[in-house]
Amino acid sequence: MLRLSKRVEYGLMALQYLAKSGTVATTREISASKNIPYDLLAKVMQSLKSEGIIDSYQGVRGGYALLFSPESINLSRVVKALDEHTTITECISPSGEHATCQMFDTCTIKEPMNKLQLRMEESMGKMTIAELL
Amino acid sequence: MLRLSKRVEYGLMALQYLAKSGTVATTREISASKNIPYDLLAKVMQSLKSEGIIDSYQGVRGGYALLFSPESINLSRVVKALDEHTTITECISPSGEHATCQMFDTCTIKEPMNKLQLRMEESMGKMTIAELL
DNA sequence: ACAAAGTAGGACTAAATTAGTCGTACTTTA
DNA sequence: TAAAGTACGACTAATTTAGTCCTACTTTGT
Repeated sequence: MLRLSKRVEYGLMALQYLAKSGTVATTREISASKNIPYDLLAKVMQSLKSEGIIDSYQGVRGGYALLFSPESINLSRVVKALDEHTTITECISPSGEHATCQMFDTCTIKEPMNKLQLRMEESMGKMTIAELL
Repeated sequence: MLRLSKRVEYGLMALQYLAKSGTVATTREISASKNIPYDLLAKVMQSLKSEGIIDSYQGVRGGYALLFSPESINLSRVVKALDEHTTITECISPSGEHATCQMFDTCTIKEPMNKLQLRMEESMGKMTIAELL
């Protein structure tokens, strides 16, 4: 499967919304506008916040807003904030926890997969929220 | 999720094996050598065959062999042969069956996702089985 | 001729992942 | 102080992927 999760889809739509509005918008507002399940979007927004992509304002006039210009938020970062599995294979772990994969010893495609991973990340890294506008 | 399926992993390992051996190899042999569940690998091989990447020989001295040089088999093709979902999102369908996606109307990221899809495919298309050797 | 070693492939079960829901607590402004 | 927000953990449901089982067909060597 090479499909983006709904979390990422929703996140991108929300970021696009924030970029377009250029100001603070609430989860409720985005959810209604884009037809995204509220609870799910709420968590997505929280993840985007804890990754430092957006900022939150609580209270009655609260909501979320972009923390950077659309040009400086790339998709690779968004995916990393929202997806569980960011790596193409199990053996490619950012933190070096290779031991997880059962086939670590017999596997003979680790290095090429690593190379591919980098290229894919590069592809995503080159695209920014600005390109969604 | 941006993770390759086991089918693809196994398929790549098998293609690497075939490329290395340069001749006919059986599913049993590859399965044992790489520690891949036999039944699953068998289906992967069948898929690779029906996609025209490898050829099969039945009977007692049978097995599978590459149909092309390793340099001319790219990963994009392998993924397409082995994965259910080849597209980054539901709305990107090779055959134009957009109607599947519930959000088709409200969705505002279709075109950029299409662009991303093409770039990812390009990344995979540039890598060949020869790079696994 | 026939048995062994293969591929071919459908149907099914189990496991893992993702999507989505629910409930409750905390925060701020009008 | 109430309304409108964010924050977040726990849970359930749905979907997808992985893996297994079983039976049939094909070819080569003896």
